[in-house]
Amino acid sequence: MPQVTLPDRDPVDVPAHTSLAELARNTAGTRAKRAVAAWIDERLVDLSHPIEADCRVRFVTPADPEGLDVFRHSSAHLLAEAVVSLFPDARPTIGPVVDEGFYYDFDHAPFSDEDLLRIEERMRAIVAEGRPLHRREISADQARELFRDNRYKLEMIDALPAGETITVYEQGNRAFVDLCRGPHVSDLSRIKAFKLLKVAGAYWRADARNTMLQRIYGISFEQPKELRAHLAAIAEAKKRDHRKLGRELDLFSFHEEGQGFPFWHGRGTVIYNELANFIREECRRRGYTEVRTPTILNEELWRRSGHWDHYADAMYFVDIDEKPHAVKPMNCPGGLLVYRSRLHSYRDLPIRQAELGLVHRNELSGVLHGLFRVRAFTQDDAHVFCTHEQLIDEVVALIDFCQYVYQTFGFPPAEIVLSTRPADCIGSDQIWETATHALRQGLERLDLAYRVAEGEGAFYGPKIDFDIRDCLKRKWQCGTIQVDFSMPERFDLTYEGPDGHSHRPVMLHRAILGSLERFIGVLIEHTAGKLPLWISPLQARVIPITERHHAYAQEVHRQLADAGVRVAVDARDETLGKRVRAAQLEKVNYILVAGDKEMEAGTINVRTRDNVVHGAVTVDELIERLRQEIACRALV
RNA sequence: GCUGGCGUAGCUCAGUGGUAGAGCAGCUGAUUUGUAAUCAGCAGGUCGGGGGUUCGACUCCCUUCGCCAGCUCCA
Repeated sequence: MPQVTLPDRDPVDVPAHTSLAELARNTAGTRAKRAVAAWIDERLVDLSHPIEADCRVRFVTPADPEGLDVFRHSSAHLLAEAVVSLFPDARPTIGPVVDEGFYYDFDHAPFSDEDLLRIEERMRAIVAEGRPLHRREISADQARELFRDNRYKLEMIDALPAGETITVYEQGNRAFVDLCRGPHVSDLSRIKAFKLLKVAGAYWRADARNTMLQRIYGISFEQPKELRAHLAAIAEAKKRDHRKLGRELDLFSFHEEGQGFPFWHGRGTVIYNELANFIREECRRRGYTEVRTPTILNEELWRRSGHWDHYADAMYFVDIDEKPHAVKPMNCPGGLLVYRSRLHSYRDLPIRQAELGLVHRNELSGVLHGLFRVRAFTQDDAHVFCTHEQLIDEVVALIDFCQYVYQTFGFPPAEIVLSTRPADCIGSDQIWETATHALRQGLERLDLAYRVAEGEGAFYGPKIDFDIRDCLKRKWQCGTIQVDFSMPERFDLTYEGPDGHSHRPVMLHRAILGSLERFIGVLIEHTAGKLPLWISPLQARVIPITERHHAYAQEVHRQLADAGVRVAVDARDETLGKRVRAAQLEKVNYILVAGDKEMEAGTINVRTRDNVVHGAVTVDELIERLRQEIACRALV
């Protein structure tokens, strides 16, 4: 009899061919009862899988990441059955699990929102029937016969390596059969908490030249309360959408007259400037110089830099004196000309040259998205020119700079990705090795967790990316540190070494916020518009209770304004409650109420955005407190 | 760029072929307020633009512009 070992248990003997489902039934513990699949040694399999030999078994439940994937993958099959039963001419294609749920793509005319509701209803009916999911192995010929009227499945079957076992999953009485590697839950009735979220077009194999399919997105959970929590989180995310808050808080706007080009209003400009000042201040502390290079430069420069070949589609062009010019999509060529404008000694290096450069890129109209994806934005760019020996120290300093900045805003740790040498690249093996090693060393010296993306580096060098996630869990590239072997060659950059000969410096590109615009968008969503005091456009508002307190309110205003606080008086002829409410909605950090008591005592009554009334403090004390909070860029 | 959805007052939204509505915001007045909405009045729209069908179009059709979602996740 095969011997089965479960985690933390004594091995047991079971009769040959015992299924994992039977084993689960005979095993105490909720883990086995909740199982959707199981690991047999190194293989994740269905619960119907028979035990034939000695093995280790670990049941997985929807609480495990791989179990949740199985659960959602089965949910996608459930969706597919519902769709084909309601729309018999729909051809299912693929239905994978994604980060946030699952989807299934169908070749069919577009589905409406009403269709989605009907499909969901049908899914519930199928769940109520409580049908089992059966795995079956078939030959390639049988598979071709079974899916003869589905060209997508046929294409997939043909793409499978010869000799590979082909499996299909049948739902109940062959009500629906799908080509699938599995594993799956054994019973569709397990899937009780699900919701179809949206429908959208997507291309077969993600290629715009192929047929446009209809993609239905859904989410499912084992427990209804998990689904409720997820839907509530989506609703909260919608409330925090920076496009909505940007309009409500009067920060920025977009206009037909310039699609994808943000207009910064007075309040938004405060945020933008504070952010830029923060970066400038940190650059100063870290030994950078700041430069400014032109927005428009001639075509020859862009050919020389290689942007023309790799980037022309995204560039804007303009003729000046009948000579072709381009609007800069990146700052580096300008920065390189600055470096080349004089001779450099090894004693000058490293040169850290920052530029808050406004770049323009012609993004496809369909991908524009608030401040997250625009056609003109400011990069907090910098180029570091150094010797090979200085490379690691510079990389460490850059990573540290990034971490410091993200920390200042209280972002959860960014996802760090090291991208290595791609197939198509320039530079010798040795130079790639040195550079990749430097980036790796930098990350390891700071003891940071990172993911390696093999072959994802730029053609001109390896890089480290810092990705942060917005409140909808979408990932946005933020900081980047790139080693560049190409530009110093193309522009023949040199420095005089101690040996009296010319040497080629190493060049690093880096951006920390990436795009100031995008970063502000992320920050707005992250804070739900309640910005930290130092970067907040409305730091304080004085509210006199009645007309007789107006003069005192003005006096308090003057003192705060003199101390550099962004403050205003709301002396409108409205009730106190209404003006407090207005200040709350505008996310003013400090609401300062002035009435008889305050006027008499020379104090002000402090209320903060968290609905807490703190009581009266003297104006001097308040100023001191705000000064400190601003100076240390406090998060609260 | 492609596919689908949506464009009505500054904002949020009603209005399915027969004279364009509400709340908030704005303005005027009353009210002088102790911590998230005082009351009353007034004003505000070429129903995104253009074309068509119709006696008549916010409503139906075509077209165009903009916005929104998706277009990486591989049986």
